[in-house]
Amino acid sequence: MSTEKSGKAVVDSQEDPRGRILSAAGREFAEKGFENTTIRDICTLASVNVAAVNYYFGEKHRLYIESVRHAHEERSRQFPLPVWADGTLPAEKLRGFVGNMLERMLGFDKPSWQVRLMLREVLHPTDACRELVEDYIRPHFTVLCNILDELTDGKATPAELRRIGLSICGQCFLYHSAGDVVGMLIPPNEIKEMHNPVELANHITAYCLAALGKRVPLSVEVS
Amino acid sequence: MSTEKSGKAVVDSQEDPRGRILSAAGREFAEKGFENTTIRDICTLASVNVAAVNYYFGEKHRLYIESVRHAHEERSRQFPLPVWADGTLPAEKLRGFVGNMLERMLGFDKPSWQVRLMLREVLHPTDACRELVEDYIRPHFTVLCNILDELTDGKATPAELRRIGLSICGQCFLYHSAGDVVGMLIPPNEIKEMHNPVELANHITAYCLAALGKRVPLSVEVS
DNA sequence: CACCGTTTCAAACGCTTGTTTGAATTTAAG
DNA sequence: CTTAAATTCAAACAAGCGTTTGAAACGGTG
Repeated sequence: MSTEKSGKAVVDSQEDPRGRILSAAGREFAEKGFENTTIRDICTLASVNVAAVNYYFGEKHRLYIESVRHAHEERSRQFPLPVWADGTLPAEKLRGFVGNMLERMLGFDKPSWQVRLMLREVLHPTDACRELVEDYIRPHFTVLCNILDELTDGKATPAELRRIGLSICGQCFLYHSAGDVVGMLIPPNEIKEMHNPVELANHITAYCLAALGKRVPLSVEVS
Repeated sequence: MSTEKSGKAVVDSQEDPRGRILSAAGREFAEKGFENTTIRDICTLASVNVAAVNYYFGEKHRLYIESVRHAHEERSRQFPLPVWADGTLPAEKLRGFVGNMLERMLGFDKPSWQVRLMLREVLHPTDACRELVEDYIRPHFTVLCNILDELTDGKATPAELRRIGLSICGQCFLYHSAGDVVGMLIPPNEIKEMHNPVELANHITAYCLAALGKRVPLSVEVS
């Protein structure tokens, strides 16, 4: 039995109060957004007094900014940019990249709070967004564009590569951010069979390869 | 000069107070979301007393549900499902459909408050979502799937058609919901040239046609 | 121990929120 | 006009919020 008093769950203890607040805040903001998260909730989760957040961070808004930064820093540290063995085919890299992105965005169970917080920031940008884009999103997006460059044998312009890259991101994005609506539009058994990172990655990759002429067209399915 | 008292703008008068509240609420909810919109703001915009919203709708949550319904009903009435002349090629229908969707989602200037409210509901579903999906989204999505069915000469299964349909929606969706981040990732001049409904519809349509083998691959651009 | 800067805490403050109230005003029918 | 229902209004209410306060508890140093 640990040291918490009430029935409420508590964030990983054995840590600095500042770190506990940052972690608790990240989880709460990821779950409920900035406005719907109360400092009292965060402090309960972190097992600290309400005044602690003002002591360490000054104000709620600053805490939010810091927790977004904390989220993508932690994420970058734990999961560095993907690399591949020298001989890997571009198509294989693409499938790997997309599968990876979908795993992060959908999770085999549920996305990590770090990813959910970052995606919330993408949907509703605040002051924390610019840094998130430069330090986390752009590097990943650049990797994707480089794969596409290889795939098209350097025949496409950077602008075209970016456009195709966005098309790929858009598809992943939909399944994350509009997942509930997708679940209403698609029959349940189809969801169960197809709606997992692996199957979706196969589809999105195939769609892209076919569009680039690196695979037979989609309407002629290969099994 | 009209009848408003303060400097605040007012929703189209010459209407039922109930209608004025519904319209004002829709605009405010679309702009700021449920939690960040205050009943007082709505009532100021509608030129009614704060008590009126409770008199007509009981509670804020009910007003929200009603205003989402109001939004998609109005939208369906003003812009019925698209239809095409008999001989129209499927590829032409697809371009028309995608262009139409992008115009609604991005707007030549800015999307209407009705669309913004609906897309907010897609991102963060509430009780109003199910009806929105069944009455508005599903009919449109079905039209898209039918076009794709024509395009593939009936060779694709319904599940495949839906998957491709979602891929198309996902791309449009990204430009709407993550527009700010896209704007940070892409060079400004590229945004200016390409980031409008017409150009994006061309790209998304071409991407799809190429993937289905109904057009030369994307990496071999046709000008 | 005595001292002092740092950290924690319960309590309260001031403000905004959704909602209610009870009286005033308008509307429509007899 | 009279009357009663429907509608509008200014004011208040209770609850929740972020933030502040001032004292208590802690921790290292001499």
